[in-house]
Amino acid sequence: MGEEVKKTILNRSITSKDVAKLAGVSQSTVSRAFNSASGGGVKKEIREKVFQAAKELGYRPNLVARGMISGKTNMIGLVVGDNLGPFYNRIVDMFVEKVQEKGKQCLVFKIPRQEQIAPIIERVIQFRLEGVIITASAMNRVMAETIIQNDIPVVLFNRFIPGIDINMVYVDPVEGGKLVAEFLYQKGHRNIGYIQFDRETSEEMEKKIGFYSQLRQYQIYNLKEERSEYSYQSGYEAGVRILRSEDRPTAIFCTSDLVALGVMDAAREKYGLEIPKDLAVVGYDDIEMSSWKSYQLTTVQQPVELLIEKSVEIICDKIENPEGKAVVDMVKPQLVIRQSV
Amino acid sequence: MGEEVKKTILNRSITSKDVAKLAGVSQSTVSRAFNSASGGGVKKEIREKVFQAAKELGYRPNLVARGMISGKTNMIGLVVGDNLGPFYNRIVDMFVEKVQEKGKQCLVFKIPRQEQIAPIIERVIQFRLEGVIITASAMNRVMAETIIQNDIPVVLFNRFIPGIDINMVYVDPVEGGKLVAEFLYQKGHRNIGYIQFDRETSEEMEKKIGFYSQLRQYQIYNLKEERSEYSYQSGYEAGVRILRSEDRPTAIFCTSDLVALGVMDAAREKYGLEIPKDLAVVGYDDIEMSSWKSYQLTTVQQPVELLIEKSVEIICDKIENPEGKAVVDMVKPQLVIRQSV
DNA sequence: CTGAAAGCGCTTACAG
DNA sequence: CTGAAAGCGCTTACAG
Repeated sequence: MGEEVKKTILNRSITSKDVAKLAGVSQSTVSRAFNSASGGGVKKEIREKVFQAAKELGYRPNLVARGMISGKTNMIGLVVGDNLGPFYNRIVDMFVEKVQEKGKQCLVFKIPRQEQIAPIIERVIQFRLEGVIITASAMNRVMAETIIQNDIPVVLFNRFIPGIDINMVYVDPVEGGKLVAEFLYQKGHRNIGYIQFDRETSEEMEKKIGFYSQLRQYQIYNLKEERSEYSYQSGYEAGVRILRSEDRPTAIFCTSDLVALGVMDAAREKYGLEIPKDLAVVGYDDIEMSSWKSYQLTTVQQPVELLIEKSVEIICDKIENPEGKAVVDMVKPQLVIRQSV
Repeated sequence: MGEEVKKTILNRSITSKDVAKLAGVSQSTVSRAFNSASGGGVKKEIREKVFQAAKELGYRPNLVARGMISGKTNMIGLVVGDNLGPFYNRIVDMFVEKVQEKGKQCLVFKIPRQEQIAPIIERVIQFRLEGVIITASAMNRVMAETIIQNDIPVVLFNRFIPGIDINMVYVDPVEGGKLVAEFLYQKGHRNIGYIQFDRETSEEMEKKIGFYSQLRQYQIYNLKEERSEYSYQSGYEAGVRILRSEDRPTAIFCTSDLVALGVMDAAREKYGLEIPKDLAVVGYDDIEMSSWKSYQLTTVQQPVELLIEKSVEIICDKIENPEGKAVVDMVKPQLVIRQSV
């Protein structure tokens, strides 16, 4: 049975109409049977018949059509920036998983360079996503505002922007900086180096504010500064530069682990320093490599998984219930003490 | 002007109808104006008028509706497995970028465990993707076949399966294994260890075939074997085990860099061995960390970017032109010689 | 509980 | 070159 029906519709995909015909019910009923929400509205007996027919034909509801009519596309946009490195790469994977657990999928957008952002903003909106998560590395105020203007809920991931009505979930960088400053001071360090990113993001600024303000409390002012890109290699080079000086610092705080690992290797290879005996190093992010035996880097951990869960929770809430004020959720970072200090 | 129109449609998104009304043309014309393909069909003068009206209203074509009618959803599915590690995480990012360059976006699916694959297969099909790329870590024959049955082009990324009519792009693991065997033999090693994955994937088997067959040519048979999961920590432990024996191998081939790095650290820390003087180590994948100064790992490089470009190229071709035989593209791996041998 | 019908926002023959 | 109309595959009031 049904074999003839199957044949006649060979080269198109099976629709609810086909199922209706085979099951001997109306197309509306097929639709209802497949909607868990109103699915209760169909008599059990008939529902079974519909499912049987659907199975026979290999029918699957067309999510695009459903999205079209109901506005529920089941898709969340995830916008990432370039040069993610080990920290951000993990994030994409985790977001995909958490979003999928909510019965939705991630449509991923990448901003290779900030200049090319305009056409990508257009695309984000055109896909009629239910919500959009913008990660710090891709953050752009115009993008966030344009998306919101189109009535799409937005969550900024790991970026705080003051005076703007957008959902934000982030780890307090000021606190992170303070944590490191306090720790290094307590360990007796007075001659301290600081290696920050080339690009001055707000997160970067805030780490600095926290770090410097805390040290100021102890009358420590003159830090040796270096800049680095977000890479091991660039960290290595910055390490070589900062350690070249006569009055070499006894401790260095790097605003990312990747850079800190480069600095550690530079210290050991270029200057024969032992860590932590001759030099203490502290990083930021707690990437996987930091726990490796060769490094054992003391660092500031950002509770990434928690942050992602919160972001997904918030975006799903806002999809269900778009009204109400923006949520701003700040999480405290934590110091992970290993052997590098 | 147009301000009244804008107001009256406040709480819904702007459609081509709204633009048509403001521009004083038919909805068909608006549609045509926005279709680069048939866009030439609209007189320039009128097209300008349409664009002007669209701009004023903030109109953007609804890609979901377009996908519904034309079947072109502009979305490619990317299916990944669990426990990706540094090698696979990079891949997601690169795929997103390359696919985006083709004017499409990646909808990412994750298979956390193979047992839960069925509902995910359903979802992949329901989204009416234009094509699907299945990465090796998520590979499942039923999935590939089900998707193809639904007339969706599929490319298997870095996995070869014999006797099946599916597009495949992969790096020859047999060749990779041979490369390493030959290299170690030429460097004078006769007592060799081999650390493979716990899970026996086909890729894993083929590496082994290549490695062992090449060594057999030199009458080397009795290799010390260990197994490890895909992680640094697990590699470290496997390293501890394999080096414990009296007749310690002088060289170890690990089928992934992450494991090799763990082995190197185990050798140095647990047994005070110097690399490469006391022990040679070779890895597989050429992840970023392998080039770090602490490791300088000799390894087999898979031309990932090339592989991804080819995959995207093939899937786009097959979307345009679904007929024809499946493409099977095998790429040769390359040995990257650093300091660990 | 079920069916006939309208409609989501587009594309695309079909006329003119 | 342009418009009126059909239709993509669904959901969802509206009757019954």
